[in-house]
Amino acid sequence: MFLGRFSHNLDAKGRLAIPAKFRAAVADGLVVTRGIDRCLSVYPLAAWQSFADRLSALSKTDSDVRLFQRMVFAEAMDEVLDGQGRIVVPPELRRYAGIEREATIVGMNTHIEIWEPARWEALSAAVEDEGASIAQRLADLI
Amino acid sequence: MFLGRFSHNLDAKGRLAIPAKFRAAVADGLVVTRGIDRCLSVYPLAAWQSFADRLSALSKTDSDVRLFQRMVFAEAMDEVLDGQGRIVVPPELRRYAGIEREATIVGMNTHIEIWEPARWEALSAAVEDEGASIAQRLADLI
DNA sequence: ACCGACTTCCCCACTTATCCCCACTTCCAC
DNA sequence: GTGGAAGTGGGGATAAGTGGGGAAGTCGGT
Repeated sequence: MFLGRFSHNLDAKGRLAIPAKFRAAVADGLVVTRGIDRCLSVYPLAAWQSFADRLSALSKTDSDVRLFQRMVFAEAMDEVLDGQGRIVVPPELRRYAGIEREATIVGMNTHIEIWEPARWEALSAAVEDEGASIAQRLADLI
Repeated sequence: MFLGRFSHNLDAKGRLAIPAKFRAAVADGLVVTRGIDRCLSVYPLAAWQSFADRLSALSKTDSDVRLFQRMVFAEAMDEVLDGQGRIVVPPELRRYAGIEREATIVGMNTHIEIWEPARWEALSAAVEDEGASIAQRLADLI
């Protein structure tokens, strides 16, 4: 269960510390890849397997499906935490998410997202304005 | 079953004592997050799980769903009581609810709410005046 | 094939924040 | 009045975040 929001810095070598609360859940490996909305997604190995299986099962006759599969799989990177609980964020993914030094790490229950801070702030501000109406719309779904 | 209203103080480290009557129900963990109307909500772990599972199950292809998930999960924090029956209220959540030193803790049957005292007072006063009419409007719902 | 340069990984060190434990005071119950 | 539990506060130990250095492996060039 990933919950909470954290601000960590990448060092000169592109390493990013995973919050201590999250480390146990990704201790046996993780996969970092492109997420939706220009963020990065980090999945525990087991969760990644089921996600990848479902994505692979989609109809390949749909061009959008193929595009999405390529986006996800091509840039995916499987890693393990180093001794200090960090991962290396590949330059390709850093560029995709616009991350340079600071990063906002967000728990999303089943997976982790990594954001460029300003981008996350923009999202957060949008919710301040529209949050109530979104909650209203989703209320009957939950 | 959470009932009653309590006034406790946060100490310099942002710790807040949970009323003794409530501790057994959250002994195996709790989640504190943003509530509606600028209060904080505290859920026992089990209750939170069922809510989180339903929210996670929604389709991530809907951008409103993603937005809502991000706000709910990012601002939530799972904790356990310390030896004195306290929790730490993270600074972001304190700011959201406007809580500084004093806090009003309210039992809401299934969960707990934490309020900035003045805000709670205003709400309470409004209910004293309009209670009957509110009840009237809800009459057919109950 | 050998040498050199670069990258990558691992380990160590420092600063800061967090957690845990202990102690005091107050309030309620007996 | 006395005992116990609950609320409050502070201090010390421990872990977390961050940065840098060194060894090993890889790649390219000579």
